[in-house]
Amino acid sequence: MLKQCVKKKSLPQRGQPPSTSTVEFFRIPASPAAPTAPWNTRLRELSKLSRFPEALALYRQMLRSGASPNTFTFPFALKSCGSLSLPASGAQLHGHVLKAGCEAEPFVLTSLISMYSQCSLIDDARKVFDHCPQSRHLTVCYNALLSGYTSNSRFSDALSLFCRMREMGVLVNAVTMLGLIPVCSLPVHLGVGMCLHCCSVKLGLGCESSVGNCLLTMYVKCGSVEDARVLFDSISCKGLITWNAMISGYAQHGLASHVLDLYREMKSCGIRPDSVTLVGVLSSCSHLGAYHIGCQVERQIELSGFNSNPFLNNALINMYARCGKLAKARAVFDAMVEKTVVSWTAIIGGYGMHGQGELAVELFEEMLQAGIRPDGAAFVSVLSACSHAGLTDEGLKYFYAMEKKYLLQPGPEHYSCMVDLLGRAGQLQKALDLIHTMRVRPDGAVWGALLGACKIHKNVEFAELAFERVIELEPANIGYYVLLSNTYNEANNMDGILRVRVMMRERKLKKEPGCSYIEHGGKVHLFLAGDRGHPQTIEIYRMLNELEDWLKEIYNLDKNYLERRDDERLSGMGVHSEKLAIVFALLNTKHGTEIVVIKNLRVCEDCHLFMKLVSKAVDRQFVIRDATRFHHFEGGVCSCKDYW
DNA sequence: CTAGGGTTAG
Repeated sequence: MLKQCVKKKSLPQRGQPPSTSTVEFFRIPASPAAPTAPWNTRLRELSKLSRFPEALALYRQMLRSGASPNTFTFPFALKSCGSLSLPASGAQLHGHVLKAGCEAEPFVLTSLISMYSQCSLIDDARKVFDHCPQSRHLTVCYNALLSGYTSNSRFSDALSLFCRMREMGVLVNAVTMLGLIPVCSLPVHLGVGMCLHCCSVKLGLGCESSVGNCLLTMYVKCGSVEDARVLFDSISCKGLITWNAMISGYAQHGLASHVLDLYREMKSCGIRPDSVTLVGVLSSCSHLGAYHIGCQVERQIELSGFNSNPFLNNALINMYARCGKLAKARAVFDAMVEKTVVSWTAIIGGYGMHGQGELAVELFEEMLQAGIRPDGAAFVSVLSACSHAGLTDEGLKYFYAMEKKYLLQPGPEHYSCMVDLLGRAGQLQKALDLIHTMRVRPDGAVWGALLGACKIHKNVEFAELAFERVIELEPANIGYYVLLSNTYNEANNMDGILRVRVMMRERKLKKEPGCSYIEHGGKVHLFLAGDRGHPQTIEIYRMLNELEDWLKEIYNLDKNYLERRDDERLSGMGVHSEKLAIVFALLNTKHGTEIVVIKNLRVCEDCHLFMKLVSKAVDRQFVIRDATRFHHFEGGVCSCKDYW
């Protein structure tokens, strides 16, 4: 019944005018004198507001009304087709352009070129360009085609067009460079990117702030953060976007403490951060576990009225989750009006990393119910949640559904989750079989996951096999040598341990230094083992010695602890970073406040003992958090529900 | 034609 109604309404009889009242209402008398200008004005407005579907509807209405589109109509209609990626409508519009005879108008010409580029029909864009002799002399046409090549990742075409442009003596402006520079956003293209940098300077465009910002981002995307920083320092008039580009650049490369330093510097220069700045800062807080700075940022978000920005809310969910505040993460998530797949991924990942696999799975199902299509990242978060919580069957179910139901090709990151899942469940052979069925080449993480499982289950045979593979792919990754060595240790295989040591020495690999840090006064204070760089170094070491002497007396510290302590000092390794951070906190925080120390690697037993005794002796609460694994050690006991 | 942004294991 419903079907019939719909059919009757939407399909008017052939040859008869549509009978809906809206069309009649807007109808303009069909005569050659029907004015075009009012339509154009409205069309331009809608296009400027990015209301493209409405703009196209208006264009159709305009045609029906009998008004004829002109030079000032087509650009906005074409832009709408391009933005919505509607190649068929775009081609139809092209027909209208030809009929109206305004293909040679520069504004129309560039709009046609960019429409085809946005619809991924870059060759059609080129045809338009070649077909019109006008375009050979117009900077805007080259610019349109250049940015078309860039957005369709046609590296060499973009460059040869640029060369041709220069040969023809066409004026190169800032927009040309902005269209061209982003083709060099892969490390392999860094050399060309540097040439473009020189080129910009030679052409007198080096002082254009937009070009500078664009180059800065190019260096970041090429993985050359140092070069980006050099450029950043050389820019004399840094605008908000310049600061944001550098801050996001550091954030994307995980240089979280650099982000926080730069953020402070930016504020002290009197630049007001906007939502883009805060996204970068929040993501760095997540990486560091810098909860208090994260909270400050949230207040700033409220003050600035950015509460409903989805990028910021997603970053907030992640920050709270990684700082162990799941309830807060959930509150932000629940308050979001428009939850994207990224929001769901963040909250699912949050529950997953804290061992709450059942909740993560429930949320994933809720997401599906809400009609959100999961992407590759969403599957990574649910699969890893399953593996941490021991939900082997659920994990397998999702892995198969991913390919069969959602038609997503699993990448190496999904396989490494699955190997982890099977491996933790003790099914090492199945995990190995799965690796052999992979259609993509397994990466280090896949073999690494198998190696990790071998350590849990003390399986030397499989561990040696996995190690051999993983080391081909990542020969300098110390973590894998340590894992193999630990596996031998669990199996009481001393020969194995020695072999790993020899291997590490031959390859000149040293265990990476641990570091610990503490948030204090809106700053992150970082300590390496034996660090002497902190301004309070002298006080810290003096107090540490006093403390240890005192602990020795009142608690009878065991001999081994003291021997190891002297060892660490004499061998040049230096005092463990946890101790430095703990003493720093004692010196600088009020009695009664909890001290949160964050560690990048596992906390050693002696430091645990030290913390426990200090906690008792001076009556202070400590939490040591492992920032890489989200283990929560409270009072020396691992409170994490995960069964790592 | 036009510079900066969120989620993902080990």
